[in-house]
Amino acid sequence: METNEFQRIAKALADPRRFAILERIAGCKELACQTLCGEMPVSKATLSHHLQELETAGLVSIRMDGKFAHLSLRKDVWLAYRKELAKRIG
Amino acid sequence: METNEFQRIAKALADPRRFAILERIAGCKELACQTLCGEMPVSKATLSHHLQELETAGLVSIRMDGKFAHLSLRKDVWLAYRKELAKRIG
DNA sequence: ACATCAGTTAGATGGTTGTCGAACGATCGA
DNA sequence: TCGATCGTTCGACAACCATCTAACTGATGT
Repeated sequence: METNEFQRIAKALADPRRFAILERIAGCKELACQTLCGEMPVSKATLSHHLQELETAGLVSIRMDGKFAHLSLRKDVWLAYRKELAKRIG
Repeated sequence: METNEFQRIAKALADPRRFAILERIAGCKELACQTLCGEMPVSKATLSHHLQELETAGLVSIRMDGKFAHLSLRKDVWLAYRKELAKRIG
């Protein structure tokens, strides 16, 4: 895994709210963005921002269905990250 | 693992320099602070700050020998963190 | 006792970022 | 076509943070 991607993921995981979002997404196969909007106490703008961070980091993929967004965890990237942690630290 | 500790660790890992420091420490049983000082392109103050962050997060333990500090990875905490990642996300 | 060295603390600063409201673009139903 | 809804983008702001220099504390050797 490239150091750049690795660092972007580490940063993405560092914010509590963002991690909560990721955790929520990881909890099911695919999650409707609206559902998140209803559960997280943040504005649409902030949520959108966090989702883009997660997508840029490669952790989440966003599928657009008409005007609805559906989020899902990219498990391959996630596992690669965990593997890299083990490789670099122990 | 408590959420508080978990988040502190995540934050500690998010900064590239701090992660590099942790990586260096993890590379040997115990590392002299002076060695780090000689290898990392940061001031003593900054290094001290990062080490305190890592210690507060529980990732690193600092042993004082006279006026010399020796750093070591707390492997139990590290493994607990990796385990928690797997538990929370997958 | 004194100079020196290792690490900490204080204070300042510039950059990053999480957050919001508001304006916008796109899509859908009526 | 028109209004409503979903998500993005913009501009702004406050809080946080990595970093530095300088001053400090404590230990060591002479």
